[in-house]
Amino acid sequence: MRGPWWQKRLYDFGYRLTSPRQIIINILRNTDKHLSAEDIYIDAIKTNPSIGLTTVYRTLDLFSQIGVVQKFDFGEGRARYELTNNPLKKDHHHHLVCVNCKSIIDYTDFVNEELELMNKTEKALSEKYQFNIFHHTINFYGMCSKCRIKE
Amino acid sequence: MRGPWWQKRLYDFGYRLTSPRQIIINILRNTDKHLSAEDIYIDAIKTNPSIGLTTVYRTLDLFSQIGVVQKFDFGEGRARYELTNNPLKKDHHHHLVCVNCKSIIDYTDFVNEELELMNKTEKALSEKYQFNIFHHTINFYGMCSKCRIKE
DNA sequence: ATTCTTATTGAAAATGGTTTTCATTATCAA
DNA sequence: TTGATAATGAAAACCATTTTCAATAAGAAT
Repeated sequence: MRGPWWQKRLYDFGYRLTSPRQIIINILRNTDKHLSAEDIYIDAIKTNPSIGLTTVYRTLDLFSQIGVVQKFDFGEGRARYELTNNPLKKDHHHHLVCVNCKSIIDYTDFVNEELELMNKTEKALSEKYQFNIFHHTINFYGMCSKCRIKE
Repeated sequence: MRGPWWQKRLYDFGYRLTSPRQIIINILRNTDKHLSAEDIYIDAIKTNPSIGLTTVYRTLDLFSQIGVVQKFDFGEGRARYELTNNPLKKDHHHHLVCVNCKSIIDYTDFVNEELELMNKTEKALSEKYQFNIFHHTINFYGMCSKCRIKE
């Protein structure tokens, strides 16, 4: 079996490799932003105008189920997606969200300490609550410099 | 000026104290759950059947703007709300979310260590990115024991 | 290569949480 | 008590996401 890791992942779960799926992966591989389904759709139709928004939603949903992308909700009323193992992105990172303009900054400050604590916490929680933990998110909410000046 | 802290908060921001706002606060004060707007609406009309769902949304939005409630998005397609300083709740806590049944557990394990790290991180981030940070969230996502058995 | 099974797709319609509109009502300062 | 205006409720609008369904395409079997 050859091809990139996400392709293996698809086949392992019994899914097929299709053109829309390739295109969506490529879009996510080539950005360091947090794209919404619509962002991805608008980009995708540049490559293949026949792709439907429905397919974008379905693909992102599938990808997040098999761990190829991670879905985020920063409270804007729309989901945003990041490719797992994106070569353009910091490896383990978290988010700083402006509650005003919704801009998002990835940060990695104190990640080592953070990971140590999270691993410990994760272990404690999974035993205490019999939870099988997959991942965690940390978000800081505040106001960015631009928005502070304007107000 | 007398009355509870959230009432002061309302007046400080120039808002009025109304019956729907009282009722919604009382609902939030008397639960340790994470209620959705609809949950609150259903409870509110027991006290006053004329309250509209619109008002519930508006009130929750107002309250989260002035810091009386905190709005959460656990990725279910609906927001959930917690009263700030809820006497029935653990003070500083975070969430453990079942990706399957969406049940939510509040946890406080290692909060002291966590707060220490978060304060340090917050300080670093606000300087580095000129962000004015208001609060942070930590979510663990996984599968609860019930859901693991069923699958 | 060709056929066959069935996963996948795209378009349109439906869904469902949340917002907006607007005329009416209620709060509270004067 | 009154006046200014903040707040409300009902209905309609909004908008991200899902569902439906008939057509298409991927890849296994032949």
